[in-house]
Amino acid sequence: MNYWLIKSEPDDFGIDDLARQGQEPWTGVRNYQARNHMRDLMQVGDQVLFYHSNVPRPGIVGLAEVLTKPYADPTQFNLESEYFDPKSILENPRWQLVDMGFVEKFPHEISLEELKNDPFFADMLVAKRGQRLSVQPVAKKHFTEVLRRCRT
DNA sequence: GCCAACGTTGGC
DNA sequence: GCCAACGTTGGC
Repeated sequence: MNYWLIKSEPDDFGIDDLARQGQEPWTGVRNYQARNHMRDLMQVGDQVLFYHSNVPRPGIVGLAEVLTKPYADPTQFNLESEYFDPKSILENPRWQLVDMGFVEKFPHEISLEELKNDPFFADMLVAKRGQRLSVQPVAKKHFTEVLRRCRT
């Protein structure tokens, strides 16, 4: 079992949208490192912290899980999509994704500010300065502590 | 809206 | 393969 964190702008797709959909193909990731995490390392059942970015108070707001194995992101071939990638070819798709499933919306969010101010989270990627990776691994100890705080 | 940090592109 | 220029992310 691996643990992850995914960032999303709630204006675009937030935890409430995931709750409503139940399941969502995680389209639009166009960073190789983030893609590699989904394509090479994610397993069905992995637990995923859901993070809201680009809001007044960014932070972790809920829990998702990996529902599928990786497959080609269909938006890369869709001319109408903002994620269309003219350099990707059908026979060898450049971008892969997994489906995320809704697990829960936390009763208490944990803000980026709180993570940054707590030495326990000092080496958590999302709390590090300049860290923009939208799909990132989370250590089990950090995952467990986030859950404990968000659920109480 | 500013801009620091980081990733990607492409000329050489 | 270096690195300058450019584009994007995302906190503030």
